Amino acid sequence: MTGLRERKKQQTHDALSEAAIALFLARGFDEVSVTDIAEAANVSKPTLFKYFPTKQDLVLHRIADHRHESARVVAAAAVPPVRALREHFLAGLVARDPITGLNDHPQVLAYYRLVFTTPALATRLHQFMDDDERALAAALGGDLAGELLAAQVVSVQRVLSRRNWAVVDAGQPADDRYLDAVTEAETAFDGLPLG
Amino acid sequence: MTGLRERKKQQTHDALSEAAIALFLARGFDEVSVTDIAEAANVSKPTLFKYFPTKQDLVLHRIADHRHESARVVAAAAVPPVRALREHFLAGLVARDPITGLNDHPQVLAYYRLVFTTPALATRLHQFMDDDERALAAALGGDLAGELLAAQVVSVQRVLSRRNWAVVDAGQPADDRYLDAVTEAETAFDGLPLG
DNA sequence: ACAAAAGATTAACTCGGTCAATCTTTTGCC
DNA sequence: GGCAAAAGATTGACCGAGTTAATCTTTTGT
Repeated sequence: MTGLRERKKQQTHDALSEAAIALFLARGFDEVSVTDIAEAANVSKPTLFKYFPTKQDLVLHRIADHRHESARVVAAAAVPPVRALREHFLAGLVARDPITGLNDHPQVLAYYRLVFTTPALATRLHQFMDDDERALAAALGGDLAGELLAAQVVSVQRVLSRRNWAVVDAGQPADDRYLDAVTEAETAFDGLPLG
Repeated sequence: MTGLRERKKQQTHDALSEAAIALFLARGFDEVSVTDIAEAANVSKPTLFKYFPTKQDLVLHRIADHRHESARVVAAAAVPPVRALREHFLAGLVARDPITGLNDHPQVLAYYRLVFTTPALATRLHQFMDDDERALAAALGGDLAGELLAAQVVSVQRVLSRRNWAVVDAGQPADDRYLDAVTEAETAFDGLPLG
């Protein structure tokens, strides 16, 4: 029950992820091979792929952990979906949740810079957002309106967080950006139907 | 000037694309190697990759040829952007343009079934739509409103054409689907700002 | 006809990802 | 507490996509 095995598994998982991100940040995603990472974490290559299905997931598993968050928010909400999602995003801004882009910790910025400027990572990130969209569409009912709304919500989240990240990464403190971020988020969500 | 060389190039290009699609349709995208395709077209593997940068592009170059179409429509239009895009999509429905999903030719259906049910192809298709979105955002002005509108237009196009394809692929003739397709398109575009 | 350039070919290579077989560890049972 | 069996981890060998450099063929302008 305690899981000595689980602890070792967790250790290996973390060792791989940390070694990978450190190497990627230092030398760039494409300049580091999975063999390098496996060596750095003292495991073999097949073992690495048992922990992370793709090289990209060594970086993105942190974000992937938030999978289907929008769908869950809608399912758990007592208010209309768009309103719940809007409030959830605004709460993320207040909390400086990295997923909103409004976080200026150097490590977080470097992490997102890696993700956004590496095509392979940006592509896989988009796949995750697609999953999110599908789950959200299902939570909103599988009809045309639900599909459209899901697609547009995900688009809004993506555009807003990318903009916030760009501004903060350019040097503006998150606290300075906050008010504009709120205004932009409200504008964007107001443009959605059933707002 | 006549370009005997160009003709041969075109020939090789078409031979590769047609061999690839025929093999993919017969055996599935993942069950055919690029070596198989190169052999079928009587060229070497590096030559294949000089014509098509990736295996996926052997299939998707047809769609990729329509790149930045939305941006071009907006740039060339004399009416407001959303209106121009709406009319362009409706004209596509009338013309049974495969990109709208409203085309029931067996070859077209099989082609899109291949694209939509093969993860690697769907992913690369999404990359193309991302390019489209960026170009459209630029054509609409690089500001927040432009970025949001571009993202939502691309989402609408994607959702509409996927729905049309799904219905037609399930067996409904394109002509029977037409009226619903128009209604859904109008509904979707009406939900966009500045409609 | 010929020189120069453009393109194709070959072989060898890198890298991401998978598989089958082997070995280690945990756990359920006596 | 020890032990068999199953679950899981490890390894080396392997496959396919895509690249590179050197060589060879073909087209084209003169």
